[in-house]
Amino acid sequence: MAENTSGDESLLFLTDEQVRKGIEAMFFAYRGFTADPDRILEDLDYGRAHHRAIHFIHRSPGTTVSNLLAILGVTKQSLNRVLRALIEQGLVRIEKGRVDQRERHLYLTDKGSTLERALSDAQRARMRAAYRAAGPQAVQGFRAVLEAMMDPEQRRQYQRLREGGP
Amino acid sequence: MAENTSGDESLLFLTDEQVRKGIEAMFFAYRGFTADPDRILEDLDYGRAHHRAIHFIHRSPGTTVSNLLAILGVTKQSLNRVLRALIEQGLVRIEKGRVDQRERHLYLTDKGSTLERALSDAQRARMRAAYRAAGPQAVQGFRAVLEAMMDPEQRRQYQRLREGGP
DNA sequence: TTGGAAAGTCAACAACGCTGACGTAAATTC
DNA sequence: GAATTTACGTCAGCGTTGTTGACTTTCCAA
Repeated sequence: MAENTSGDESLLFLTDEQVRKGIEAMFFAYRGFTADPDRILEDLDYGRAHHRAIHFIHRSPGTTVSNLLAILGVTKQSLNRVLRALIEQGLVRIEKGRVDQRERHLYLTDKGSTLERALSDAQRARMRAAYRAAGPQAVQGFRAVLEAMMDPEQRRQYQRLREGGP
Repeated sequence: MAENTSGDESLLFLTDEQVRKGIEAMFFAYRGFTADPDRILEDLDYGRAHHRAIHFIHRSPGTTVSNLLAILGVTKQSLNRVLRALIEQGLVRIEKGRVDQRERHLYLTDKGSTLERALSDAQRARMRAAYRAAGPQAVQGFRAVLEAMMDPEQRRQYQRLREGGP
């Protein structure tokens, strides 16, 4: 890890090669990031799409289908296929909107919550270990760069979720 | 790495919710990370798999098929489909090994290099902007956390690339 | 009451993963 | 020199997850 430099020049003189390493780090790290949940899901015949739906329903209980569509950035046909499987298998339940009855509000069932817990325990364990290995300052930098890397619309979604905590 | 102890509570007291935000940041940022190359590839009827192959062939000219398999972590059938398209369309050329003639060494053609340049210019521009927005210290933290998040095998691959060659 | 938003569905398709089986050429081992 | 292993290519088939397009049902709101 030793090819830099004394201090702040590292920003001004970031070579293409150095930036490229950041790109490769994203590529390899994302594989690690998804590896543990993937192993759990495999046994249950679910995939990442199911994981993402479960994650964000857990995160925002009662969210609507269209809200979930906006967060996940997929088509409703694609989401619907996933959601149907989760509902049929009793992980997610639906509640018709009381104010606007066209809307479907989504909730995890107990069974769904159990899976969510297993998935996020695994993923958080790795994230936590990485944080610990890298140190507290690194964590802030990590989040700052990721946030800056998002599209404005994605950042908006992200920050909406963030509200309610540091 | 800066493992400073004067702010360590932030590590010790990281709540599940705080770690979860890191997870969501990865999710949203990865979308941004791939968005620009995806737009370019779309017009050319290529996908991310082609991008990855092109990236690593550029990175390690003359690399073999089996080396590329190890880096990308896919099956040879999957890689072969991608590679065949790239060769047919004149972006990649193959050279039989001179020492070991079973090996196929892979190189970008001029046409391939042109596309590689376009793709990585786009991706680097975003990465560079994120770095600039987040600041030099953040960049180090970003890389440190990502590296710690990788599987050991992935980290090995990553570090082999960092050392300036195959 | 009618226009349009929200949700759901059917059909078809593409990218890109996977497994399994088989073939060929070259290197290595016995 | 024969047998085995390695590196690569290919055929066939399948699953997940994304896409468009077209259509219906339900329901709010003007």
